[in-house]
Amino acid sequence: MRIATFNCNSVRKRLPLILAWLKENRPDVLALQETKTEDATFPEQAFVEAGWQAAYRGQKSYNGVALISREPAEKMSFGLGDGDDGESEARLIHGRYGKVDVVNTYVPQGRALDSPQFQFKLQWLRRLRAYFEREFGAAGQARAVWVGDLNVAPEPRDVHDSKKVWPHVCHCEPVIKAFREVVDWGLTDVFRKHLPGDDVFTFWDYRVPNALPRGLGWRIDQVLATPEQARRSRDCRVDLEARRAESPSDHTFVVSDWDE
DNA sequence: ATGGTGGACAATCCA
Repeated sequence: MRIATFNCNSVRKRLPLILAWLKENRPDVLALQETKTEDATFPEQAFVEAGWQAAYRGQKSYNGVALISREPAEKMSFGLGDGDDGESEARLIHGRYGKVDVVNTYVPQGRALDSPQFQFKLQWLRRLRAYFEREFGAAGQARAVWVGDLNVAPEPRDVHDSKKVWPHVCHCEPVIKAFREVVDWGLTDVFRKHLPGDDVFTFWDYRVPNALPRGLGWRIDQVLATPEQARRSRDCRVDLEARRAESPSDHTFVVSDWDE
């Protein structure tokens, strides 16, 4: 089984790139973030015509998540399930494909360390830990994969220059602590299990000139899994090809491969 | 010096 994740930065703008990538790579599930469109304008028909299933939840201009899959999901849900905050349904989509639960999140970026949005981010990660506990109970009993744009670079190797960017909303003590508390529920970093090296990144800021060739990236798109699922992980790779497309996202695809 | 680019969507907001 292959599960991919991609912050597409507008599913409508990136539709040709995504369809070409799907045709070339044929994953079982592709998790998208920042689709940036309301459900009424999500290009579902284009995916269906190409032979894919699409589940999605979005809002105008911001956020938005989707799961594109070869087979229909057995279950599908949206949001953290702890009350409507106006955006979390466009930040978490959870589908079940066979025995595997795929939780796809676009974690709030946090804006600035002294902003209310940063407090919302910390709280969001605490709510997510509670979500996992409610949905699955103990991690040891579950077969779940958490993917998405997590907007957290938890280790120094996850940033091109940790000391230079510290403290950043994606790379600072409180956010790493909140992220660790989610991971401590019982998740394994499957990305790092297969890609332990430095300079393995998934995001290069549009605003930094030539960030990709200069190696000025971040690893904020991630793949984690519960123990029963993590022991089935075969491989994880970052697809840099998609960054060579005509109008690339500032993120790229991360692909994970799993035994049944 | 408080940038830069690229989305959505129509003046800015967000990353």
